Amino acid sequence: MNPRAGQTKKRTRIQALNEAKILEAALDIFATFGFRGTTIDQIAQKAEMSKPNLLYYFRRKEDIYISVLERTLETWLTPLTELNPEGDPIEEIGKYTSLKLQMSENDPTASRLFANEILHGAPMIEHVLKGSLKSLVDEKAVVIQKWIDDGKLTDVDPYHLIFMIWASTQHYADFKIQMRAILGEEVDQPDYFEKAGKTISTIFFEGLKPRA
Amino acid sequence: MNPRAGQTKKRTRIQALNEAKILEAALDIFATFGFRGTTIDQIAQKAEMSKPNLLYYFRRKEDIYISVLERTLETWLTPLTELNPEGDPIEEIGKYTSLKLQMSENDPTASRLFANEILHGAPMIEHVLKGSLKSLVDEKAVVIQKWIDDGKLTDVDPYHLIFMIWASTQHYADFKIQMRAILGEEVDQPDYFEKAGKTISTIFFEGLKPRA
DNA sequence: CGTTAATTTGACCAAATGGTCAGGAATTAG
DNA sequence: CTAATTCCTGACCATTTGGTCAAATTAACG
Repeated sequence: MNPRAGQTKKRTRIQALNEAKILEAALDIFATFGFRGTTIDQIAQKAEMSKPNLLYYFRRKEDIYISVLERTLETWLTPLTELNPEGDPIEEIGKYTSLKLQMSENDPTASRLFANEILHGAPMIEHVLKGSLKSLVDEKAVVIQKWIDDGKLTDVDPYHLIFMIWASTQHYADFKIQMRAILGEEVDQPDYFEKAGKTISTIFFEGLKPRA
Repeated sequence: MNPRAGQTKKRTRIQALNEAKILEAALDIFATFGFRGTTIDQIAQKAEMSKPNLLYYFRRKEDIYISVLERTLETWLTPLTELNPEGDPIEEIGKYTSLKLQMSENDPTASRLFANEILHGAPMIEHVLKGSLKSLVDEKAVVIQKWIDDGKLTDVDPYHLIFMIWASTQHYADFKIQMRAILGEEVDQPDYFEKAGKTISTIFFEGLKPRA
């Protein structure tokens, strides 16, 4: 029986294996070439199977793309979840920023996949952005505002602060090619991201105006 | 004679007009759909001419794309050029940041065009990134380092500072759809970018740690 | 082992798309 | 006004690509 039909039947061993292979391959290709820039053949080749066989597991190209997006989204939202209202503001924001930067270092494809999707108008995940993402951000914005009201943080707009954290950290995944063009192979050294983290946190916490 | 041939002949009136129409239309389409996601038909339709006629002015799709990129690049590099070594550091960086943010507001397509190109590996403009962009950034990094050595700025890595300015400001063009999903139509109000600018400059200059 | 269900594939199709071309229409130069 | 040149178009082509299908192969199960 065709695995795409009713999901009442349990997944077989081969099915689980091949679906995993496909999604892994697809993440890489989609992140590099975008949805339209990716061909099913490319994914099939990278997943080491024939195109018809791949289409046996995912009936349409779009199905693969959506699966990859959904799978990655979860990982993507987790760090913000962990922003702890009870913790020390500076420490919490520091942890969050550093976690996001780590993700740009270790899993840049995920970041690029989203950047692509959003640049193209987020046709597939608009509902997620307006749903779980919005809820989560709204919730954390309240937390940050409370910290500000308590005088523990400089007065800034919580939403724009979150955007700025995303921007600064994801930039290291999405625009790495530009950075490499400017700085050369240094960007591939292990201490590059360390330096990035230091700069980002210094600016976020201390600011550019020298403190007395 | 075909306008694509030797450029010795001067451009005719119609030629100039139609080339402009094509490039304007192409910027929009390329910025939204990327190179591979864009079809010649789309551009032709937006430019209000037939596909063969469009191809009369630009022999290949790639030619249009490169023209659009080159044309936009110039505008793109200008603001950094104006960072004045003699000026006050805080003021200069403030002006630069605010200029970049304004560009994200008034001409988001340009930003998205580059984001797309870089995300996809910058196949067409790698030489520019490694050439004029790198030179310019190297030059300005020296200026910033001098300011730091003079004790006029907190000690941060100049390159990463520049990256962070790019990230924070361009984010408002490239990820506007995400922002709209979270904040709603507010992002299209005139005071939205004002608030963004305020947040960005507060963080850059003051930092999140409250000053005594 | 034998039967049933799951998996894989080569061959194939239709639509989309980048690009060509011969010739007709409009414009410009003299 | 006329000839040369530029501009424009419909028809067309080759390739790419998403997707189908019948049939062969392999794995699972009793």
